[in-house]
Amino acid sequence: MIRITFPDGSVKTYRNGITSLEIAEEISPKLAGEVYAATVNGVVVDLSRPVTADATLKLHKWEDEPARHAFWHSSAHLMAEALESLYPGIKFGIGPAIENGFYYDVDPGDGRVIVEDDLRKIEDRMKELATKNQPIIRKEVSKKEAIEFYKAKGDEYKTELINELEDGTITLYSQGDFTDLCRGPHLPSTGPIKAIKVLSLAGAYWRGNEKNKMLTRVYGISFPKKKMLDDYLVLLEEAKKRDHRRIGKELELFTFSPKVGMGLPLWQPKGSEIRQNLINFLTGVLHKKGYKMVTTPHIGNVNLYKTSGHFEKYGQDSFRPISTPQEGEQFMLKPMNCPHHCEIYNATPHSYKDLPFRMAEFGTVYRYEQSGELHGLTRVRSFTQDDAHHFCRPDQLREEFKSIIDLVLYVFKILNFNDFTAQISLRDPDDKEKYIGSDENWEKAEQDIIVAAREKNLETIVVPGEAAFYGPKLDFIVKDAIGRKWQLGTIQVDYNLPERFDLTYNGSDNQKHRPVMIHRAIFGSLERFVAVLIENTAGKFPLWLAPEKAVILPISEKFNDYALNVLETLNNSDICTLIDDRSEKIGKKIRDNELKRIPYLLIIGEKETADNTISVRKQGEGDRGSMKIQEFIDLIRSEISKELEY
RNA sequence: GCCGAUGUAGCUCAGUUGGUCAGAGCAGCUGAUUUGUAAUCUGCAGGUCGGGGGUUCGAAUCCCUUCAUCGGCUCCA
Repeated sequence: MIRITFPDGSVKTYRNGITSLEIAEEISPKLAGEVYAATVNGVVVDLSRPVTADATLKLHKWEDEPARHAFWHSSAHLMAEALESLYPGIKFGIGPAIENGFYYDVDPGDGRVIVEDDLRKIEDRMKELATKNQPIIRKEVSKKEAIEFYKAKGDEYKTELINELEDGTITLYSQGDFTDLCRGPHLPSTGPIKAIKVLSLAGAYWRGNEKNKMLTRVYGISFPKKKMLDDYLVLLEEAKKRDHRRIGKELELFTFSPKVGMGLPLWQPKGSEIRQNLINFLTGVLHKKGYKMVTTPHIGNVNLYKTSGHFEKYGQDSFRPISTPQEGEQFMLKPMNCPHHCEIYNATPHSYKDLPFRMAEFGTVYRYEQSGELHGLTRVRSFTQDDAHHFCRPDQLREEFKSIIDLVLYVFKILNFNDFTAQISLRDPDDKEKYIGSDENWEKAEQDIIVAAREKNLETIVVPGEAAFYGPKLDFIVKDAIGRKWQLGTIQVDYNLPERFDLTYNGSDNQKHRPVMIHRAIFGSLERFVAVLIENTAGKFPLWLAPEKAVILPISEKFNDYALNVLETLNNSDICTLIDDRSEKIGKKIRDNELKRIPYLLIIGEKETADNTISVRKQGEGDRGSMKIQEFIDLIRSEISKELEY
């Protein structure tokens, strides 16, 4: 007999070799139908694995990530089985569970292609196979056996993977006629996979390497119940309605023109208004925090970027240098502001007493992103960073870094960005060639970030290989409407550019010392930030950001003059920008989609309304009664200042 | 850049196997109406069917090419 300890601390004895699924069944048959994986002694395993010693046990229902993971991973195998029966001889890459669903990378072989019209067919076959409720069987094999199996099958991808695995750790999982190399864990059988949707196709390089062959990636998602799948698909549709590209068009915030060029956003008046509101807000904050604003040109001599190291690193893949009539003179569109800022630093001598020097600029930069990578406002070729550089003494670095964390959190809080990930992005230890600077400096910089984040009690994840080429960073990452991740704010410690630009300050010892540089952006870029803002708010911006704060609605032509009068007063108030006036449209039902997104309705000429007043209504909140124009202006002022209160 | 898909009026879309197939709704403009938040009535105007080339007696429809967009991959200073 063995003793099983449950998460609530209770202990029960079972016969040796019992499976987690059987334990679940003993507790209740209903439970057995709802669990998909188990954690035994801290390791997630198949429900069908026998437990052969005293152990702690947690059974995972759908709500637990390990359950979904096993479910979707088994679904990926099911899809592979379907693919193999539909495309005999198809070769398999990898087929993992992902955050939402699963995929399988496959090579259909000899000139065959899988196209979108085939997805239905794959889905139907999966459903057909699932109803057979085949048991999924785990088998430990030797490396030799595994390699022979896949050699016989002619699957070079799996063979390559096995070659890198250690003997004794290799397992195969089979259901029906299909066998796959896999670590597991899996469902005990394919039966629970009731609702399946094969979603999309994509190309994906084998092992993520651009030089390798491109495989076909088939994405899918599955659930234990049809209702769950339906709900998920509805959720996806709803999310698509919040897509900033869609709302941006509806609200006339920004546009793109092939004539101007791909990836070059054109801000329309209302979008510009939002952008400007953000700039004004942040500029105010920066002044209080001791930043000095600077302004630098959009181009720089190519030598500037040779000094910074950017040219060597990115010159070939960037916009080409601009040649001038002058022999040998070349300029580049600036891909970042730091080199310019370094030269501003260099323009004046600095005392240790004057540091830190905080220099900020809303700097527009230009980067040649690959055509297929452009995406609405979140990935563009021209964007404006809310960039700043802190030049400080080494002993000030940590406090300075921490104060920036505070600043980011403050701005995110004002904007209700609660759902973000703080990511410490370090150097890839296996590929140091990608980076400039000494190991010593990198060590120092990475430690600075880790310690500062810890001292701020910031919950972080650490990701090697995501650093900038000149230094490690702390990135703030948010998700868009359909779950894609985007980096917004970033704080980067840099010991390298100060050396390259020979930045110095005079110490108390009257010697020259090297300052440390912190690069930081809070929004990241206004383009990306506005995109995320649009998706977070579904276009219903807080009052202080709203491009149109009110719409004027005279109830009849008689009141047109008065409406115009109100319009003029409001426009002169410096608080109500771009007031929408519907005087000319009297008699037409106001049915603009966008109207719902304008916070205040000002009704003019209502019968109980006395002269010189307007009836004020707030969207979603109802009547505010009638008031004088000035009272309304004060109302908006106070609401905005309330929104901006910390 | 790579894999797959898409491109018809300002927007959302119809256009059956190539032969009155250049259409509808909304938006716009005309009149009428005056009713307070997703839809009042009338009339009008809007498109070389993304661009270019080809096949054909005939192309929105088939082929090639190019531009752009979408879903991913790679990349992301």
